[in-house]
Amino acid sequence: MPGVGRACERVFVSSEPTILHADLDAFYASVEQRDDPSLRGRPVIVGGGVVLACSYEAKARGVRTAMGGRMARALCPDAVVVPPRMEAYSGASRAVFSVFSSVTPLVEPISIDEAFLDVAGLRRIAGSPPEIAARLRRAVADDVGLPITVGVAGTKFLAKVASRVAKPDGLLVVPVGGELDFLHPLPVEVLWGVGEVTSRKLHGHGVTTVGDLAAIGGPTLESLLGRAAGRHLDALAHGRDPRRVQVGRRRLSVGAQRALGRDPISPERTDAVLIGLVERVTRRMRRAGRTGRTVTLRLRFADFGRATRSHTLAAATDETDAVLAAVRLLAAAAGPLIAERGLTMLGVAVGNLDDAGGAQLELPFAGDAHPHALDVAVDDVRERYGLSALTRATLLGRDQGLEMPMLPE
DNA sequence: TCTGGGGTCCTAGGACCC
DNA sequence: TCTGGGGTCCTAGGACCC
Repeated sequence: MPGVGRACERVFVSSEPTILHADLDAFYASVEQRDDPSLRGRPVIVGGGVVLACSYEAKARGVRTAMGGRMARALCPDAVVVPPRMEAYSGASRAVFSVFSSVTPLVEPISIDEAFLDVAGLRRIAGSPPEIAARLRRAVADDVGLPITVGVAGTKFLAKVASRVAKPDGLLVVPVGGELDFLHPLPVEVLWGVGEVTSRKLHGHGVTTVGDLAAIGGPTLESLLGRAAGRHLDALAHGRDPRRVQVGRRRLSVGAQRALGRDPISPERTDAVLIGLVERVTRRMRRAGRTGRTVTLRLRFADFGRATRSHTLAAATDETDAVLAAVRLLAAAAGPLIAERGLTMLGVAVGNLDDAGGAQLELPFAGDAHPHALDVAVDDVRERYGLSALTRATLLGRDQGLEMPMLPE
């Protein structure tokens, strides 16, 4: 019965996990160990005042990202502390993303060291998703010299959890049908959207594992956490996550901030810092070809409280003077607040971003893709830009680069 | 141990318009 | 006369993520 085999094969193929979450291990610290062999095998901390990243040798001693430098050194006195080299990290990131793009055009960057890849439809030319994932890990190790962990699953969220569980330098596949067995024993903190506050609330209601959370039900969760968060977590806990891998997502805001220390700060110095921040932000906007309308001033105070003040301009701009004028108005209005609470951080962000210089369509990739992957990408672009008439040919005729979110300069 | 810089998304009230 | 509902935009704050 030849038909039976074919049918079975089709079912298997359509239900295999095809989303990869690729996540570099201890990224900044791994770049440092790659570039300086004397650091290999030793605890490495990147950053001085706070820990920006640390090697697994340092993690084993209890050092964590965002920890104060003093505590980190207390936990791990023999750690090598190195200043961050952002240029080296962006270079390494670009090299890794170029490996990603050689695997599939359907790459969604999440941050400087992390991305989702959709490998559906690549079986005939590239093998099964686990094979692709294994090859991807080897390529990143061989070509860029960095360890990377890959999670493979049927949804983005599960792929992400899989990579987290498999770290460091691992590969984990969550088989279709085995999602809940994998997910339910894990602590609720693996869910995207459960941070400190939500975690405390959930623990207060006896919820410590994803399975516990799945059992209490959507309505209870919504009353506890609000509508959006409740629904979101209920869906994730049941393995439901319909989000597709999105190519060419654009940034929604551009910002810069600067810590000021705890000493009182003069109005002149405040203004000088604001000028510097606005220049940095608008320069990055011009380089990215973006303009924006909503200017936000972010403040942090000596008591660790925060405040924001924002103003929306009549027209989008990328000009330093226009943004600076708005920022100065906001800062003047916030003057009493600043005088009262003591300023320790200043930030400027521009949101409501538009494309500068007219409607330039951002297409996801050059036209050398596998046909099936291309169709998926065409659908994606159609949906996102509302272009029902867009065809593969249109897409193939265009050539442009992917704008990577959150890459430092 | 009190700490960096870059982001995203959600909520909620008020203004304003139809 | 003072009473409806719905939608969008703006502003501010909070939680969360890497």
